[in-house]
Parts: sequence; structure tokens; C-alpha cells
Amino acid sequence: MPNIKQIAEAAGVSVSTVSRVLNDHPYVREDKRRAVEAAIERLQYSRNMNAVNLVKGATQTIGVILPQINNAYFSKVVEGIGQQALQVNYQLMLFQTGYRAHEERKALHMLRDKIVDGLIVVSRSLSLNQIEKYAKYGPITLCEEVRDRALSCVYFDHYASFQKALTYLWDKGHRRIGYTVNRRNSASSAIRHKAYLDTLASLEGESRESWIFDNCLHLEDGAKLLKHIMAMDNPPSAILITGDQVAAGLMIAAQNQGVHIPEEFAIIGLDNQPISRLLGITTIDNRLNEIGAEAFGIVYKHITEPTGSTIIRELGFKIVERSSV
Amino acid sequence: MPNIKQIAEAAGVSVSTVSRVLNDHPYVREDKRRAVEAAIERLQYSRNMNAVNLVKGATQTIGVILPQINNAYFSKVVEGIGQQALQVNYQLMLFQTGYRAHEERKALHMLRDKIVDGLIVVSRSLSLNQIEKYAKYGPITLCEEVRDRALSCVYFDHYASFQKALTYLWDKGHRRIGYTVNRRNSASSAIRHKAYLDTLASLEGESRESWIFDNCLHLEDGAKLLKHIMAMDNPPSAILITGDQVAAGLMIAAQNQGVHIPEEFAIIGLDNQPISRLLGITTIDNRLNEIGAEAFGIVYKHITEPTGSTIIRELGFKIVERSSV
DNA sequence: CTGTTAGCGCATTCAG
DNA sequence: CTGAATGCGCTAACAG
Repeated sequence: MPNIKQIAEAAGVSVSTVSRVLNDHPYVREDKRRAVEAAIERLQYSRNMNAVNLVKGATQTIGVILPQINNAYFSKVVEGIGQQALQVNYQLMLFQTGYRAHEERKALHMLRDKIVDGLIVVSRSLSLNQIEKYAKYGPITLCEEVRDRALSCVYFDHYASFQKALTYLWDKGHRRIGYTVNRRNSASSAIRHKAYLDTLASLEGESRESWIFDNCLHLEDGAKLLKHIMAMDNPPSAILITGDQVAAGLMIAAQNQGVHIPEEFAIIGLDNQPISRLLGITTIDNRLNEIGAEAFGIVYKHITEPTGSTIIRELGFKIVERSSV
Repeated sequence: MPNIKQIAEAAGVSVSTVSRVLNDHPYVREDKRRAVEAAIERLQYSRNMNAVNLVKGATQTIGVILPQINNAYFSKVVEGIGQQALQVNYQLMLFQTGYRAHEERKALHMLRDKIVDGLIVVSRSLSLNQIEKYAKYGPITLCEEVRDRALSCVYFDHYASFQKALTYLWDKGHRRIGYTVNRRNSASSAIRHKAYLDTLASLEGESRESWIFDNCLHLEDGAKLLKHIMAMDNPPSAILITGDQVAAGLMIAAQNQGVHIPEEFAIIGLDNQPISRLLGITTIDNRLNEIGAEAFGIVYKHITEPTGSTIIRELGFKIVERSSV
């Protein structure tokens, strides 16, 4: 594997001239340029990007922290990130953490160690304090609402969406309304719970601990959920399911078992995944692709125009009415 | 951001000593080690991995070429890759190509330019000749059968699985059997088509061009497929659907429209995705996770024990009988 | 327009 | 056990 020096010799020029043609600089005489290109071709030269990265202090790569790839929600966000990255020739390095603090920290170290120029945190288990410590090493953007910290973010408003969806159900006549979450102790769950309590209080409706269902992330969890609900003494008449995979799992299980939705109880999903359309599930479109795209845009902006000031972006949402309510 | 030299000064030792403690070398006097560690802590030092990569000529990163992340099939493979990578502290760099030759080539360049130590090609559009050209830069492993080339691979046997599934349908009494593919002009499609013709010929059954359905990849494609089939003059009585997402889409659409499966026609899926279980779809378990895991194992082996000899690994499969046939 | 040269930050012989 | 010195491959002043 030849290096730039050997190309220079072969072409009868200096290394800087080679470097110039490599980087498309102007001011290189045409015959020399051609000589260099010929030498590159002949010796099968390719540049060692590690050296470039070292001297430039950047890698054109950004890291993505997420619990798992094989999941409709996360993949949709990552897809959005990837599409933007493509536009500006950046690479994506994925850190599948499984919500293990150790793995999340390893990803943070990649920023510190200059393996990546920036970081997007799609979902996390580490505390904001822990994450903020690494902000000095490079831009970090979270896909959740974060304020008054050295961290940027893009998010959709969990509170408002819950409020709107709950009110929607209320207006349809439901008085026993529950909801599901992925992890009860996550940041978004706290917001949602508050929205749940607040909204029902303002509607003078009832909220119940037993109408809140934890650990709902995958398709199969939806099937389990149905079973659980059918066995309840006083089940909710409507459920806000925070994830269309779960909603779909419940819906399919319901069809299998002859449970009629929305007659027996209503559901609203979240994420507007393709499957919800097929199953006629009313859902909330939270623009996951755009969240990813925006997240990338933000770290990219931080990299290219370092200002120090943090960026906070809220994305809208809308209820997609179908036939599960 | 301090460098190793400043740490050396602060600790009153030489850079080599610092480097030694950084790399856990033996033969460092305890007090010096502690002095170095203290300096590192105090100055908030972190190593610039680009320099390490440069001098070591490796990055502990492998690249993954795939058309898109947001897809149940590909994510499952990537998940498998990621799990193995984790074990040995390697990073994953994802290249979402959308089957664009240009993007695939860019990923190949990453290998040539030493950004990644190896490459896994989950699915491609570039020719094997094109890909093989880059084998000299580092190990490349494909997730499909490849022989007599400087490329390793891990695959499940499309031919045998088709043969088995077709025979299974035949034995259940079906005489008009069709199948779907994602891209008709892909490598695996050629194999499958041969298996289709061969198997039906040996069974003395009929094969028909109109029973072969192209462009079936996503959930929605399944719904379209159903529509298409219901409008056919002489529809197949059974379809081998190469992807559970498509099978699921068809199944759900069938339920919506009151089409009974398997009474009106039977289907067999592929990939054994969670959704096929929920929907009672008979499917072929092709161990996608393991394919990813094996693929990583192979490139890793090439990196750690360079032998030059190529590795070819075939993984078994089995039919998971449920109720769609 | 071109070449010389000084780093980028670190690992690693090679002498002690 | 330790330090000095060399080089990894490339970019970017700087001086012509």
C-alpha cells in the first residue's frame, strides 16, 4: 500500500502537489495533475483517512446511541438520521446499547476520543448529568426535551400529545382511560404521567394506577396486554398505546380472539407506522423520520458553525383518525 | 485538550511511560503509574484514537452495507452483527445504500481508505466482480452464497428452502404454486427461480410466470399483492412469500376483506419474524440473527488470524408450521 | 503554481 | 524498568 510520498516520487512532484490534487485544490498545473493521477492509478494508491483525520481533527462521522436497531421506532429515527447524513457525506456509527449504562458510556467515550465528531442520543438510560459531562468534547443532541443544559435536542411534545389524545377519547365518550409505556422510569414516562393526571383532573375524570401498563415495547407485548386487560375486573374502556407495534400486536390478538375493537374498548397508537394503517388503528403521527433528520441537522450545524449556543427544536404532531376508537 | 506529551511533563515521566500505562503494559513502577494516572485525571486527558489508528493501521470498526435500516429483515441481521461486535469491542459503521451503486461503492472505499477494518455486505446491487476488487484492502463477507472468489460468506440455502417449501405445499395438495421476490434481478432471485422450476418439474407440476410476483418487500406490498391475486383469472392456490412482512401485510388485508387463508389460498412466509407467529403464518426460520453473528465472526477471524483462505458457511433452516397452509 | 518543512498524537524499537 | 528517537501518512503554512 503506497503512501503519498511514493506517489510524489513516481509522479516527479512533491507531496504537497499530490495532496493538492487529492483535495481538489486549484492552482495545480494541468500536466502535473495528470502525472499525479496517473501515478495514483498505476500504484493503486488510496489515502489513509486515519492520517487525514488526525491532522484535521475530525472524522466526518457521527455516533448514534440507541437501545436496539431491530425495532420499528428506532429504525425509523435512524433512517431519518441516515438520509441527512448522506446529503453531506457523513458516516453513521451505531451504538446498540440495550439501555446498558456501560455501553452508553462507551459511546460517549467515542466522542471524547475523537472517533466521532458528534453524537445523537435517540434513547438513553444514563442521566442527563452524566451525558452533559461529555458536551465539552463535541455536540450532543438528544431526541427528547432537554432544557437549560449544554445539550441540544429535538422532540415532539409528549405532554401535548397525551393531552390531545386523552381529550379526543374523552370526547368520544370514554371515561375509563388508560395508557401504556415502554419503561415506567424513563424521562418521557414522567411527562406522560403528569399529562395523564393533569388532563383527567381538568376533565374531572378518573385516573387509575391499574390502567397504566408498563413494559410495552414490542408486538408481543400487545398480545400480552390484551390478555391482561381481558382478565381485569374494571378494565379501561380506552387505551393510549405509546407505540404502534404494541397497538398492532393487541389488535391482531384481538381479532384472533374475537374481541371487537373499538366496541369492547378503544385504542390509539403512536408513531404512525405502516402497520397501523393496515390495521385501521387511530394513531398519533409524531414524525419520527423528521426527528432523526432534525437531530442530524442540529449536530451538523454545531460542527460546521460552532456557536456554543444550544438548539432546541420542537416538532408538531397530529392525530390520524382511523377506526380503532 | 491535552496530549500525551503534556501528561508526560505533568507526571514527570517520558511519553513512552505514559503510553505504557495507557496500554496496560507491565513493567511500569507503581509510583510512576500512579503519577501518570493522576495527571490524566487532573488534566482530563483522553487519547486521540485517530493517532492510535494511524500508527496501528486499524480502527476496530467494521462496516455494514445494507439497503436500509428500517426494515425487519435487515435490522434482524444487523442486530446479530452488533451483538457479536460488542463481545470483542468492535464498532459498527452502517452504510444505508438504498441499493444505489454509488453509495455501495462509497462503503467499499471506506475499507480501502482504512476507515473500517472489514466489511459485511448484507445485500447489494453491485456485481461480485466490483466487490471482489476491494478484497485486497481487507476482509469482506457477504450474506449470500459466493464461491470461488476472494470473498467469504455466510448464507442460508435459498435453493433447498424453496425446494422444501414447494414440496411441502405440493404434499398438502396444492398444484398451482407461486412465489414472491423483493427484486427479480437479484442474485438470490435467480437461485430461487431455478429452484422453483426444478422442483415443480421434478414433481411434474406446472410453473407459471404470472404466479411470480416481483417487488414484494414491505408490509404494504402484501396488501397490494392480495388485491392483485384476487383479480387474477387463474390465481395460484398457494404462494411462497419470501418475507414475513409481506406475508403479514397480505394476511391482514385478507382478514380485512374477508378472504380466508388458507381456505382460499395458502401462504408460507420467510424469516420467522414475531408478527408471523401472531398471525399464525407458517414460515421458514432462516436464522437471520445468526447470519449476522456469523458474518461478524468471519470478518473478525480474518482480521485476527489473517490466513488468506476464504470462509464459506451455510446455515440450516426449518419450516415453522402454523396455520396459513 | 510548487516544494520544504513542521507538526497532528501516539506506539514502539533500541539503548540503557 | 525507562527515556530518546523514529515513524505512521497526511495537511498546511511558508517561502519561493
